[in-house]
Amino acid sequence: MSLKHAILILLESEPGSGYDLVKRFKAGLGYFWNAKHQQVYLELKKLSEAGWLAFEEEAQDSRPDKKIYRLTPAGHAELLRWLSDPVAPNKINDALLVKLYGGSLTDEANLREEMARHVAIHRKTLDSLLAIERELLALPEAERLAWRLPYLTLRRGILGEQAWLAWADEVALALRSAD
Amino acid sequence: MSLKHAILILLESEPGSGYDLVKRFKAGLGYFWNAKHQQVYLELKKLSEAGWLAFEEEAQDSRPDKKIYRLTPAGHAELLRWLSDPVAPNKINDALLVKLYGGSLTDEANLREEMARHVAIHRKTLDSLLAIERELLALPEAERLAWRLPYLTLRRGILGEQAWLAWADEVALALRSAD
DNA sequence: GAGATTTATGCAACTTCTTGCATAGTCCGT
DNA sequence: ACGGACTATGCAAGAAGTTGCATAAATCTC
Repeated sequence: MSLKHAILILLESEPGSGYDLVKRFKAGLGYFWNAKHQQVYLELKKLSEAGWLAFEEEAQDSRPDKKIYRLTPAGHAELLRWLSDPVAPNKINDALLVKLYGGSLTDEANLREEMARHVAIHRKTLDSLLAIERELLALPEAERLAWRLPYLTLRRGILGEQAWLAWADEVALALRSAD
Repeated sequence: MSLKHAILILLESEPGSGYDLVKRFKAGLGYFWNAKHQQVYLELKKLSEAGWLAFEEEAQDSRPDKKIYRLTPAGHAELLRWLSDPVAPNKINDALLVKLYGGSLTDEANLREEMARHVAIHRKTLDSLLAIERELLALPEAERLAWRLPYLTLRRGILGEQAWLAWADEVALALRSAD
């Protein structure tokens, strides 16, 4: 799995607390790696126990205390090892397609509503990805270079969402014509 | 989750054994719902205990005995209930993108190799999806109508893989130019 | 004839992820 | 002044999925 390694990557570029990480997931990596806060905290604990992370408690007045995590040398080594290892191809488990596959047991209005709900979500996702792209493209050359690789992952999101929406158009057509 | 419901859908259209189901997953649903045989057998057991499936043991000579599972009325009702329920949007957890996101810690040759490996897999998947599409389109009208909805899920696979490969071209370009 | 693949089912241990709950102060709007 | 969102962390129970192992005959391949 790679929640472990996603966390290592985020903390390598900048140390932070569990709470921070959850926010950073939402802002960037979150598009292609989802994690609830409970799981992040649990992984941080495990990664510390494994010796890949170290933390200092930072007392704050007027806010709860935090634990600031950072990579240990062992954690850094593990991250490099993981990066050089082949990644298993992605596993797809898509309930919407299961539903569509067996959709002849239900009425088409139901399927159309379901599709409409998902289209709305995907459109919103695409919009926010495009907004991030505009921001990145507006950065000065030097900074943009630093975001080269994350930018490629953003492109994956954009192309993926556009393909999804193009597919949804095909589905809409097919479901309409069969009334 | 919907392994449960994927199984119900497959058995609704035709009763069968766990072994059958695994094969049917590989042939059709498998593109968008993956399951190992162990998990399928476990789910069959649970679904029987829940009263949604019933089975008869079928003795075979020259082959191990099988259990043929079929839906009970309760199973059928549950399937209809599930179909009328909204499906949660899909969760994406893609390790390749995590790796690319943090790829600046490793050398680009490594990333290019990784991408090449995945490109080969995706191309192969696309080819086999296109082959299935050709078969479906060659069917007589009446039969083709029965496969209308599964055909839409096939289209999802095709459009998705094409978009993936288009993205891979962008990545190849970006990784080459930065040597 | 030896070795691999197919048919057929399953347990056990483990990892990963989800859901529900708990605590507790601060800041912001109305 | 009250409700709601934000900051910050975590436990516990359970569902879902993976990995490794086990059995055993039949048939296909070289």
